[in-house]
This record gives sequence, structure tokens and C-alpha cells, in this order.
Amino acid sequence: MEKVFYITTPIYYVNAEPHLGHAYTTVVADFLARWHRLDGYRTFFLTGTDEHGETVYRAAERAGEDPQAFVDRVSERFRRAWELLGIAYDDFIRTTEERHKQVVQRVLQKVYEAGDIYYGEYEGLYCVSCERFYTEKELQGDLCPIHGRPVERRREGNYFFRMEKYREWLIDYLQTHPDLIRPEGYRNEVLSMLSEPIGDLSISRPKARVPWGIPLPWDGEHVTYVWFDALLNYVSALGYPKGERYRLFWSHAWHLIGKDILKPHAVFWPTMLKAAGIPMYRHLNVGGFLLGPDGRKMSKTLGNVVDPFTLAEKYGKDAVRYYLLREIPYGQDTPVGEEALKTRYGADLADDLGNLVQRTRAMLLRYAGGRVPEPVAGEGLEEGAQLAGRLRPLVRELRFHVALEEVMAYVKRLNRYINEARPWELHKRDPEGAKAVLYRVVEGLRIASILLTPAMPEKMAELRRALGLKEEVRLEEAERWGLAEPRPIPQEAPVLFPKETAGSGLSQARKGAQVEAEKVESAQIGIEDFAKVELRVAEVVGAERHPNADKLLVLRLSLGNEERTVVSGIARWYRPEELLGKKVVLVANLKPAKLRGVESQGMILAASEGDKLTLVTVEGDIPPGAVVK
RNA sequence: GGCGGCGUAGCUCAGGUGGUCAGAGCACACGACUCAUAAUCGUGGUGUCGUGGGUUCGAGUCCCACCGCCGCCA
Repeated sequence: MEKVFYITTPIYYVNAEPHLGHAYTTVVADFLARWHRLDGYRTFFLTGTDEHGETVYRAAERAGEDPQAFVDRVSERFRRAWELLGIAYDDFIRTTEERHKQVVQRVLQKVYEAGDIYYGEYEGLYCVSCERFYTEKELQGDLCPIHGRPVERRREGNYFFRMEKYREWLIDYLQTHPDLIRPEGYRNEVLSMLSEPIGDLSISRPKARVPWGIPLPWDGEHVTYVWFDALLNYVSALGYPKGERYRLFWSHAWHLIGKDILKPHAVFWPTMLKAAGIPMYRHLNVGGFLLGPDGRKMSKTLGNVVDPFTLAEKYGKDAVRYYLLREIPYGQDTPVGEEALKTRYGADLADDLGNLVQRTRAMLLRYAGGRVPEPVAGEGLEEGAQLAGRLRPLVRELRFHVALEEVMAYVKRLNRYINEARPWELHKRDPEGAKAVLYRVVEGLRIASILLTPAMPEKMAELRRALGLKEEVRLEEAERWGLAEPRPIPQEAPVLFPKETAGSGLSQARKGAQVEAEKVESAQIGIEDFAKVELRVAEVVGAERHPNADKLLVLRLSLGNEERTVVSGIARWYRPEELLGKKVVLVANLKPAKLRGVESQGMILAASEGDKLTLVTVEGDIPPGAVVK
């Protein structure tokens, strides 16, 4: 059978900023895509943004923006977010793109002509945010159960898709394809949904109310319901119905979703495919929720929101990827947090793997003339070559946390081997023996690094460089012992996973009880302490994006008789142009620091809570340079 | 209200079809070692396996009830 792999994430709705839930699913997709590419599959990895519908339309209105400009901006945020996590998608689809709209209209027309769409009237209680009607019983009191806001009574003409007609067929399909929906628990949930009538699906909205959508081909007064629109991205991006990609990839499709969108993907989508005469996807993989470190649902009010992009900046993108993949059993709800990441980073990456590279390099330089020695037999360590074969099924079953654990167990074994073989002693009486020991360790690291590449692409390439190994690899090269070639290694190589990451005091935190790190007690200070801080009013006279960082802005501040350059991490909240002329508060006697290559002479004050941030400004007319106290 | 799930060492969790399944990692303590990022390696756990019944020669492992948490559906 030809090795072909098609992986999708949901396309993310642009009414919200990218968050950890998006990031996790996307990291999983990227891992799977990289794994399959490494293993010689023809691979296609699709992600994108979902941009139609009433919620987006309203959000654009609120922002005082044209809807298209609004979705352009937010969609771009997602692209940038994925850069921060090293996501290598093959295509990024947006539902406002022409190629997508055409496919949606084409499929609608086809289903319409087949008689599976009819006109009807709907009346009910409607939540604007959910873009759906609720039955009275579903409501919490008279509020929307999800958003907690009042619902409206509405009656409108809609087109309906005869979904109910395909219910029996879908039940049958699920029974004959038990691995369609994974993990199994979600399959059972779907079967239970299907055990009762599911009704027909309203697939249109009057254009008068929701102008932001794809018009129905036969009735320009209605636009397509967002789900019917959005789901089709999985085929429109492939160039359905005639595209080469569609022919090659579609039948191998693996969808990755969060359990919150199970029903649309497990019920709407299959029946839509059936009605449109499109073959079924291969797998629907359902991920659980990521909870706050306290095990409760993340929420801004609880203040337990974990931001993957900040963490990536602090610990590196590969560390965050590794943490998510290693810690979370796919499909389960799992608590995540910086403390746990720190532990993983310290124990697995810095102490075990990173330090192993470091000690190996040190000994190669000292006892092996700075070269990878000549190949020798493995003395048991050649078992590493069997790992790839063990990992393949684990990855295909989405058990990558187990897969990574296996590789790390092998890394530990390499550490143990060094301790036992004691090359630092051995080299005195048996230099060749010591070299053989070092060869085995390098070779073991070569194998491990290949297997870890899909999780940590950059760091593993760096690891191979540090050991004089070739950077580009294929999975099958991890299945043979003895491929490391005798070559010189670099004299210098940066520490792979430094313990002191940007301002994190990692080793410190590890020593001390973790409880203490949690406590945020503000000690009282005297007036003399406060007096040490020189605060001044400053006017923003220039602002631009930092050339090397997405989150930073470089500001020129006027203090009246003096100008300062200040780098500030507010790019997520402020655009450069809107800052000009603002009077902000500057910590004027802060020691200058270089931030991503640009010297910052002070810092400006801002208030933040959860995901919100706002600059501290001064009221009324006061000249720049004025002292604040 | 109906249906799923979960509740195992201080923490996070593994434990198809009942009989070395009472385990791993983290944390902690002690020891070894010094090539290494105060790192590595070794040793150390008498845990009511949520509670109460039951089936069985034998149950985290099956059945019933209950308690607590969560999800889906209505």
C-alpha cells in the first residue's frame, strides 16, 4: 500500500485569539505530519481559519472594522502563532478564500439538486454567540448555557439539510468501522446521540440578518450556516473535486478535533459527505480538554490560563512541544501548567538528554581527538534500532506520550552505560576501548535524536550538529546500528537545553519546594524603597515592531530634554501607530537591557489581568519629563 | 431524569479477557561517581487500590448499591 497521510486540524474560528487549546491540537498535527514525512509517507498537513458567521460579523462591527479587514488581521495572528511553535503546515486555508467558496457552493448545489435540501421555517430561542437556537430545556434559566447571556426569540425561514435521512446509514457505518472515531469513548457517545432522531440541520441564515457568509447558489437572500461552510474546508483545500491533491490525499484523511466539536464532525460532516457523494474520512481523532494547573477548567476569572506562546518564548518552542506531547495522553482531559513543564524540561531535557550530549561531547574532545570514533558493535545498545518499529504503531494509535517515554528510557540507558563503562578511567589503560564506548553513545544519541525529531525538530537538528552527525535524516536510519560516521565534531556547541532560561531561575526553582514558587506574597516596603524608583512621564514619539520578535515593540520616548529607546512586550495589545502621542509612565532609572538585540533604556508601566493589558497613561496636560510619585 | 467515564503511593498517573498487579515518573533521603548543565548512576514505599455489600478457591481487575468529580444526551 502506498504510504500517504493527510492530517487536519480544525480551522479555528477567528472570534478569539489563538490559545492553548488551538496550540495543542496543532502541535499534535504537526508532530504526526513530521513523523509521517520522516517515515517516507507522502504527507499533507492542513490548518486554517474559519471566518464567516454572525459572531465574526458582530466582532468586526464592534472593532469598527470591515469584516474582511478584521478576519485578515486575526487570521494573521494564527499564522504568527504557529511560527512561534514551529508548525510546518503544507496549506493554510481560509473560508473567505475564493477557492473555498466555490467548493461550498458546488457541494450545496449538488445536495440541493439531489433533493436533500428543503425550505422550512424555524422558530426558537437563539444565542448570538453560539449561532444556534436552543430549546427551553437546554437553557440555564433563560440564559444561554455556554455564554450565560440572554437569548432572543426568533423565527426565520431556513433551508434544511435532510440529515435525519442518513442516521441509520451512519450508525451502520460506525458499527462496521469501529476505529473511525477514536478514542472509543467518543465513538460510544456518538452512537448514543444517534440512538434517537437527530432531526434535519438548518444550513442557511437570512442574508438580511447575517450578511457575512457564502450565498446559497439558488437563493441569494440566504447565506450558508457556518458549520456547513467550515467543514468543507477539509476537501476544498485539496482542490475538490478534480484536484490532484484531492485524489491522492482525501481517502487517507485523519481529522484532529477537540471534544467540544465532536457532533459537527461525527454527525454533520459524515452525513454531508454521504449526501454529496464524497467518500468518508479515515479517522476522527478526538482530543480532551487541557485544564489549568489546578485541574480546573481554564478560565480568565480563575486566573489559571496557561499561555503556550509565552512559555515558548521562555523555554523554547521545542520544549513546549515536547511537554505537551509527552505529558498528555491523547484524548484525556489533562492538567497542564508551567510548573509541570519546568519539571519535564529540567528532568527529561536538560538533565537526561541535554547533559548526555554535553558529557559525550566533552569526552569526545578529550579522549577521542574531537572526532566520532570508528563504528563498533553495540554491546546491547543496538537494541535502540528496534525502537522505530515499536514506535510506529504507538504513533498511529495516537499514544505518542508512550512513544516519547520509550525514547527517553533509552536515553537514560545511555547515561547508565557511560557510568558503568567509565570511559574517563578506561582511556588511561585502553584508549581504543574508551573510543568504542563513546562511539556507542554517539550512535545511541543519533538514533534517539531521529526518533525525537518530530517532537523537537530544531533541537534535534542542533543535537546532531553538535555531534558531527548529518542533520537531515529519515526514520529508517534509526533502524540500523552503526550509521554514525567518523567525523570531527565542532569545538564549540551551545548547551542544548540550558537550565537558566530567560529569567526563569530553573535550577533554583527545582531545589526549593515547589509550593514556595506558587506563593505570591508582596512584602511591605518603606518609602525609601519606593524612592529608589524614578518614574517619569514620557511621550511616545516613535513606535515600530521589533525586527526579531513578534511580541515586542520598539518605542522612542521623549522626556522633554531627552529621548529614550524602550523595548516593550505589548505588541499583542497595541499597534505601533495607535501609540504615537500617548503619554505613558517610564521607569527612568532601570538598568538598560538588550531585548532580542535592541537596547531598552527603561520600561513603561502597564496593568494586566489574565489576557488583558492596558498601558498606564496620565490624565490631563503635563509635559513629558514630569516626575511621577 | 437517561447514558459514559473517573476516583490506585506526598504529586501526576500505568495497570486487555480475575490468580508475582500492588507498579512507573516526579519529589524526598542516603550512597556511588566526577566525563557532564550542582548533572549522572544505585538503593529506599507496610499505599484501607473512593465507601459498603456480593460472585469466586481467589477481585483495583466481575456484579449491585452508595459517595464525590466530570462529560454526553434530554
